[in-house]
Amino acid sequence: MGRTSKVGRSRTPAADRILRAASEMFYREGIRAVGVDAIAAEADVTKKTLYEKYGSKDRLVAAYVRARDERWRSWLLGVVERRGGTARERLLSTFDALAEWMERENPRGCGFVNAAAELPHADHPARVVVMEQKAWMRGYLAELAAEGGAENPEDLAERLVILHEGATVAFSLGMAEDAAQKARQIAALLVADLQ
Amino acid sequence: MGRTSKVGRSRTPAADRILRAASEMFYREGIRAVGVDAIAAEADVTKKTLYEKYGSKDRLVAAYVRARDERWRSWLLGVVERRGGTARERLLSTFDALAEWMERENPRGCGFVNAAAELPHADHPARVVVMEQKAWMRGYLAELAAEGGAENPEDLAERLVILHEGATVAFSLGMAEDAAQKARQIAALLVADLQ
DNA sequence: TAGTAAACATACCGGTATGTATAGTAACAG
DNA sequence: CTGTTACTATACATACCGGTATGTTTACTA
Repeated sequence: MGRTSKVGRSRTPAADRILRAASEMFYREGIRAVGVDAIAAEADVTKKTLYEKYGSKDRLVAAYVRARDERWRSWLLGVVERRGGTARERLLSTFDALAEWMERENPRGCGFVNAAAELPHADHPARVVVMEQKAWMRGYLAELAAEGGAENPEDLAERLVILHEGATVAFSLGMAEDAAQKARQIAALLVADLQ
Repeated sequence: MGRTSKVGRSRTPAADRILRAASEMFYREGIRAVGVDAIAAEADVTKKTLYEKYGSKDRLVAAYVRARDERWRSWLLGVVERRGGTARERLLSTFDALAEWMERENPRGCGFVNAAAELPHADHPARVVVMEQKAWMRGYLAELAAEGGAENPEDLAERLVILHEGATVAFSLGMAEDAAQKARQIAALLVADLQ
């Protein structure tokens, strides 16, 4: 009977519109820049409904980060799976997934990094999700690295994470042309040992 | 007789305290999370004085970014100059400068990236400064790359920028141990051609 | 057809945001 | 001793913030 007792049930249409509107606005304008009134208006919903569905702005922000994470993961895994190949090739495919993702969904940089910038406190529910997301990404790359027979999979994963994050920032602040492509080429140097 | 007519004169003690307090608070808590009242209180100054010195919060934010940029540049150039060596060695020294900077002044990641996350609008005075800062960094690395005889200095600079930004994000979100050190090692691979 | 869930409309709360106004004080330079 | 600079103190204007209250409508379904 907790306040999250609806977990598992499908979201109502209104709850869906709220999350969609919030996600778009939080990412584009920044979290603190967007008020709940504006979200409710954009979702064509009353504030009452918003608070019945999400409880508080902080929890809505957490839901936004979680939803974005789900979209990114399924996109990433989809691309990597579709391309297939050896573990080495799949490690490099993550940069192809990143390249397309950035063009289509990431003009303002990494939504998780941006959220962390606005939410410094470690116990904020959304920041917890961000940290989990970043840990997952590192773990995923480490798995692929291990599968590819890397001498030190964790170490390789950390280096690839640096390239992922760097490409994202460089892209969004206009510091590099084809940032993901360049990051991929550098990654290829690191991964070459695995062959 | 514009509103910035005092440029060139030395800052008053109060103006100095305001900028110092604002810098610390903006970086630690986020820009939108910090109100002008709190800054004035922390600087032991009245709001009136704050507005006489900086005109608006937006201009104070721009001053914060500018001051941070100045500190970073002088730290970076100082380290690179002190270490000396060939252009190749100086390119790698930028990662040593980054490593120490992060330990001492950057626990919350890149202040410029964080500011850009909170200020999406291209014409915000502080965002303009951020973009200049990032362009300068890229240009500085390109200069060193050219001096080192790189085949394509701009291209090399962009790859090094990716490593700088990636190391910063990975460090601040706990994704990599010794991120700057790892980035430096990768950079060494890229720079090896210059020898 | 009665009951229930999901949503509606509207108005309000205390608090805080940026920015301004009025009036006064301390130090110093001509 | 007069004027200027740099500040203090306090109060105000206006708008928006997250969050809540009361009551109504719509649509499905048992």
